Amino acid sequence: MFHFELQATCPETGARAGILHTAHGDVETPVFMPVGTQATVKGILPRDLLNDLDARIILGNTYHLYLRPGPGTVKQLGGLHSFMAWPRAILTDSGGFQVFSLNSLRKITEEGVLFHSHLNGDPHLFTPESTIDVQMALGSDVMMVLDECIEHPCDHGTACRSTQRTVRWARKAMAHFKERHDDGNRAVFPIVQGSMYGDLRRACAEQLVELDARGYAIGGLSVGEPRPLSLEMAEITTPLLPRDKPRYVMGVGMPEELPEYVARGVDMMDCVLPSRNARNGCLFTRQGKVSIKQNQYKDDQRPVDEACGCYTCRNFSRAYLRHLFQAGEMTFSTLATLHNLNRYLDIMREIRQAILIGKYPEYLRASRAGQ
RNA sequence: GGACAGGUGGGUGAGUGGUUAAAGCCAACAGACUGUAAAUCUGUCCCUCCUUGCGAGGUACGAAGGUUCGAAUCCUUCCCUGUCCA
Repeated sequence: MFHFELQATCPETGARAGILHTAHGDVETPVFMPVGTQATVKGILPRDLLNDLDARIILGNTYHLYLRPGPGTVKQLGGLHSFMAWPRAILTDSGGFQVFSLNSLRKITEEGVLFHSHLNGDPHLFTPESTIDVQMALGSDVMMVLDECIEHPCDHGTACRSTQRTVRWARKAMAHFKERHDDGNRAVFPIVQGSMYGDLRRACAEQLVELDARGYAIGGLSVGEPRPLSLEMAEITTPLLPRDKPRYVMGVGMPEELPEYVARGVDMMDCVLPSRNARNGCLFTRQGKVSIKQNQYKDDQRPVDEACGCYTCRNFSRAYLRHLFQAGEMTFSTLATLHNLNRYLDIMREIRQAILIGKYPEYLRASRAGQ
């Protein structure tokens, strides 16, 4: 049975520690979920994700996998877990974010999103119901409702209409799921939208809570707004969400932002930053960002992060990593991604530990002081 | 020795009389990246100066001369490289 077990709550901040029980294993929260859009976390093997990083849950994307290879193919091959050899939990995004990022290729109607494939221009329609069907075919453990990720800035009226549609879509998706698919082993998360308007966020959250979902997401953040505003939106939303359900902020954040979201009652996060920035030569360390391509690392014998225990830091110098980057070697991407994801997961493990032993306020203060 | 072809900024390689300090690509250097249309994208990339501007000078297309108002582009000589023939 899919359920969330709340283990500890920080009395001072809103931070919580818990366990998300899924059909594909337990996920200790707060958790960071590596993004594996096309049934692979770019640059890294599932084996390393499993053994080296001990990731418990990763993301897949409905939009991408629907277009290629297609849900039928994935289902025929035993579902996403079997297809990509990932035995642990998988959360699938609905394609709502692509509605936002592929805005030149789509048209939104009440029925759903009419869009053209970025691969070959073929027209497709995503509806709240169809995206659930696709995610079921993929075999997802945590499915996301189809939502509209609103661009920023957005006027109140437009944001309001869009958010109301997202709520209607969430109702349809949930109803469809309960009617056709729900066996208690997986979850569908509605997504709170509302742009940067507190009243819209609140109204949206309140309406979505009525759906009695197994978890809730906060979407539409980190779309170009100032950082403090993102946190503010999370902060006004989480108290309205059920205490006993996991809360997932979609698409965040920088390493130093993770503790901030947790302090506001967030249990789950995902972001492409650790993997994408890794490929682009940006490595996250306890001392901040290291742009490994810089000339200053040319002869640097030190590991990327002296305090890091990852395979990359245990075995390779900055000079070597820089060399691989400059040479365009794909091994660089692998080593860099391994390190960055390890950094993110380490942060989350530290956070969780701090909450469990009742020291989260201290952890948060130290984290802020380190910036 | 002879016949062709050719020598352009770190590398390639456009450019055959005038918005050319010289396209594009690569390298180098710096920056960006937040539910991944990303192994991507942006900027800088001869020197000096400043009031940092589609600014002002100075150098520059193998070398030296020449033609011309004006030459990387045309002419002469020289040097060098490649291919072929002796």
